[in-house]
Amino acid sequence: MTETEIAPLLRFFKALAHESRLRLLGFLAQRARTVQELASLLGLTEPTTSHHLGLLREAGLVTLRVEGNLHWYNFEPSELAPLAKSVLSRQNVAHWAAQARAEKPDRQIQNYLESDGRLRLIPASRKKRYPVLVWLAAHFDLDRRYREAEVNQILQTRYWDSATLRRELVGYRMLTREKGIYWRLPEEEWLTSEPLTR
Amino acid sequence: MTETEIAPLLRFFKALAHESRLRLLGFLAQRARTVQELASLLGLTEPTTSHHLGLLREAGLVTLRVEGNLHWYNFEPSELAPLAKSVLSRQNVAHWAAQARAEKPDRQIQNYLESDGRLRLIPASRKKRYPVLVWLAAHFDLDRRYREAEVNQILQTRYWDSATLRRELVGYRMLTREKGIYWRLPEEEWLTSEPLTR
DNA sequence: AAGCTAATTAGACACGTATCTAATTAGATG
DNA sequence: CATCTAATTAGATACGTGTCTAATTAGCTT
Repeated sequence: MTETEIAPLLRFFKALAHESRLRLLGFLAQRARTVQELASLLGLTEPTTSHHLGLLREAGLVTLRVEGNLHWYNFEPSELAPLAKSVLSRQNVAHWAAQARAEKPDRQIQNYLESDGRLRLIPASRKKRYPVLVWLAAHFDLDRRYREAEVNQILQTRYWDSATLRRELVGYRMLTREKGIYWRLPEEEWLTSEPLTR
Repeated sequence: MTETEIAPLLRFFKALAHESRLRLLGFLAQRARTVQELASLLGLTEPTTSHHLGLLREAGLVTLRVEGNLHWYNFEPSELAPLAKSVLSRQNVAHWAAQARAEKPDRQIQNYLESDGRLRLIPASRKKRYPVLVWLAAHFDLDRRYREAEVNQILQTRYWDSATLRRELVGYRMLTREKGIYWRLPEEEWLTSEPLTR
C-alpha cells in the first residue's frame, strides 16, 4: 500500500501538456541547445522560452549546463523517465485516488476487506460484523435523506449484496426508514446488541 | 524518419495534467463507477465530473458502458498505455520537434546530412557545395540584420566550422556584410559561378 | 570601469479551461 | 403518458498560465 504522492507526477504531466514544451523537448532530444536558439526555432521570445525550460527542468526532463554567458539545455530525464513508464499500470494509478475523504477502515475489519477497499464477505459473528456496519454507516451523511436506490448504490460500492447490508444497518438503527426514504441516525440511537431480525 | 503526430500525444498528456483527473483515474482503477459516485468522491458537481471524464475518454484512458440510466466508466487505457511507455525515449521525443519552420533540405544534399539534420562535411566540389549553401542561406530571414555571432550560432546548428560556411555564403553573395552586420541578399544577387576566394 | 551579450525575473495582459447553475436529453417507472 | 432520475450540454464566471515588453542580473570584452 504505497503512499503515492501525486504532486511530482502532476508536475511531470503538466510539463508535457503544452505544445511548445513538447517541441522544445523535440529539439533538445536532437542535441543540447541554447535559449536563443530554441527561441528562434519555436518562434517565441527568449523570456517565454526560458519560462518553458524552467518548467521542463522542474519536472526533471532536461538539464542545464552554464558555460559563460550561454545556458546549454539538454534532454536528460532524471530518474523520472522510468517513473513515467511504470506509472500507468492499474496498480499505480489506483493510488492517485489517495486523498479521498478517507473514512479509513478500522484495523479490526481489515481481514474482511479486499485490497481495493471492498468487502470480501459479511462476517458471520455479531462481534466482527458490528465494526463493519459502523464503517458502512459512515458512508452516509447525517443531515441527508436517501432514496432506497441511493442506499443500495452506496452499499454496492462495498459489497454486491446491498440488500442484506441495508437491512442490517436498519436493524441496528444506524439507518432508519420512513415511506421509502432512508437517513442516518446519530450514534446515540444505535443498538449495540443483537437486534431482532424479525 | 517516422512522421510523429503530436496532437494525440498532447491530448494524452493534457488529460493527465489535472489533479481531479488523476484522482478520477485513481478511483476508476479500483473498479468501474458511475458519474454520481465519482462526483461525490471528488467533491465536484456532476457536470464538472462529466467534463473531466469526457477528456479522459478522448485521450483513450477510460471506457464507458451505458446501462440504462447509469454510465459506468472504467479505467481501460486503449492501445495508448504502451504508447505512453515508449514515448519518452530520446529517439521518439526527437520527433516532437516536427513542425519546425521546415526548410526541408533538398534531396541533392541528403548524402551530406546526418540523420539529425546536421552537415556531415562540406562538399569539396562546387557543384555539390552550392545546394548546401542555398539550404543554409534559407536559415536567414530576408528582412533582418544579424551580428556575426548570430550568424555563427545559426550556422553552428548545422556544422562545427561556421566560419568557413559564413565566408562561403558571403562569397556567393547569399549573405553580405557591412561594418560587422550581416544580412541575406535576394536570389537575384547571388553568384552562381565560382566566386573569387580572394 | 563601460559597454555588450545571454539569460532570467517582474509585471501586465490575454487566452484557455475548470467550475458552477440552468436547461436539455434519454432511460426507467408508475 | 406523466413523472422521476442520471447524465450531458449550454452558458457564464473565475482561476491558471502562456505570452509579451521592460527591467534586472551575470559574464565577457575592450
